[in-house]
Amino acid sequence: MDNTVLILTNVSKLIALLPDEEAYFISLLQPKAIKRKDFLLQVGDVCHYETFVCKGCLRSYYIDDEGVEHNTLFAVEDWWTGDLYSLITHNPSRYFIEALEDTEVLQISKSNLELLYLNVPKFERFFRLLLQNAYVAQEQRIVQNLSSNAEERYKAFLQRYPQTGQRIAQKHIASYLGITPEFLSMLRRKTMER
Amino acid sequence: MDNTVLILTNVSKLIALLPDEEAYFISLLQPKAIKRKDFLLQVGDVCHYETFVCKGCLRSYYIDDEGVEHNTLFAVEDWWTGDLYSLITHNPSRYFIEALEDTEVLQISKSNLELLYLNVPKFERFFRLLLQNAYVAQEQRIVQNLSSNAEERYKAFLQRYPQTGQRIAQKHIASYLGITPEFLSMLRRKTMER
DNA sequence: CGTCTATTTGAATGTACTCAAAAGCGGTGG
DNA sequence: CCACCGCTTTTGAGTACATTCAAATAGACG
Repeated sequence: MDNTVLILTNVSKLIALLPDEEAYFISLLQPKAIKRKDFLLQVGDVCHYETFVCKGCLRSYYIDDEGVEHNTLFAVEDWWTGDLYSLITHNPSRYFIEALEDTEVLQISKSNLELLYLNVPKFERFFRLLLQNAYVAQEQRIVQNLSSNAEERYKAFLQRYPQTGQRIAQKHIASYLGITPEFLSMLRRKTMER
Repeated sequence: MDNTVLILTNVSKLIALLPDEEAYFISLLQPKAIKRKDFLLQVGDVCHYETFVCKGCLRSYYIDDEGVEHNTLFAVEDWWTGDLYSLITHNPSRYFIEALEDTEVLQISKSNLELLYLNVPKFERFFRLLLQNAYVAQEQRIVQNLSSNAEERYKAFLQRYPQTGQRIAQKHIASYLGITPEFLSMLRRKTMER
C-alpha cells in the first residue's frame, strides 16, 4: 500500500478532504527512510517536523541525570510522532527518537504546516484534535501510573498495544513502564504460571 | 484586584488584545463562586466550561476501582482548569473538581468559546498555546515519575509550586505524587533532620 | 471546649531494585 | 552448517523503597 494512501486514510478519520486538498497536502510532505538503530531526532536538535509513521517502529526516549534511558513513546504504523515542544518553541529537544526497525515516515515541516493551515484551514482542526488526543492519552497514562502497580500496568500495556507488544524488546517495554527489565521478566514468569 | 483584570493579564501573556476585543471577551465570561468542599464538576457530569481561577484553590481527582482518590491537578490563582476531554467530546467526566478553599472563577462556555473563536480568531491561538503548555507539563510529569523516587518528586513539587505547597494538605500532595500520606510524612521528617 | 480530621510514629509486610551470573537467541563469518 | 560473538532475557540473593495497619498526637473548626 502506498504511503500517501496510509496518511490520507489517517487524516480522513478526523477530517474530510476534497481531492485537490488531498493533493495539496501530499505535495507538502517529505518521505524519509530511517534504518534500524538510526535516529530521527537527537538530544540538542531542534525538531522541525511532524512525523507520520508508514512502516516500522520508532521509540522516543530521554536520558536522565544518572545516564539511564526512559522510553516515553512508541510509534508504529499509523502513528504520529515528533517533539511537539521543540517544534513549537524552536528549543533544542531533550529527546532521542530512534528506529527500532527499518522505518518509513512522511514528514511535514513547520513552515509547510503554516502554509497548510493557511490554504486548508480544516487542518488546524486536524492537528488540534491530534494534540487533544495526545493530551488525553497522556492524562490516562498519568492516572494509571498513580493507581496501578507494575503488573497491572504491564497487562494494560499489552491490552492497549496487542501486536506491538511482540515487536518491542522487553527492556524497552520495561523502561516505558518505569520498571527494570529484570523485574518485568519476573512478572512475566509469574503470569505464565497461572 | 478585579477578577476581569486578572484574566486579561493572564491572556495578555500569550496574545495581545485591543480594548474592544478585551471587552468582548469579558462579556462572554460568567463568574462563579465555589465554597470550600463544594464541587465545580462531578464524575458523570459533562464539562461545559473552560475555567480560570481568580482566587482560591481547586483540586481535580478521580476515584479508582478500589475507591481510592488520586489527585491529578491543583489549580490556584492564575491557572486554567476543567476537563478538556469531556468539554470536547461531550462525554461524561471521570473527574471531580473540588474547592479546597473558597474559590472564585471565571468561566467560558463551549458555545461562547466558539463565538469567541469566530469573532476574535487570535483566541484560537491562545487556547492552542494553553493546550500545548498543558501537554508539555504533562509530558514533564510522566518523565519525572519514570526517573525519580518519591523523595525527589516531592522536592520537585515544592520547587515548582513553592507557596502552593503550604496551602494544600499533605494527604493531597501525597495523592498527587502517588504515595501514601504516611510515607510522605516520613520523608518530611527525614529531610528536616538534615 | 469538644469533635473531627490530618499528621505522625512504628512495626510488619510487600513491591521493586541492584548486582552478579547463567541461559537463550540472532546474526555473522569461517 | 556450525561456532562464536554480542546482546537480551532469565534467575536468584540481598537490599531499598514504599505500603498497610494500628495507635498516638496535633490541628482546625464550629
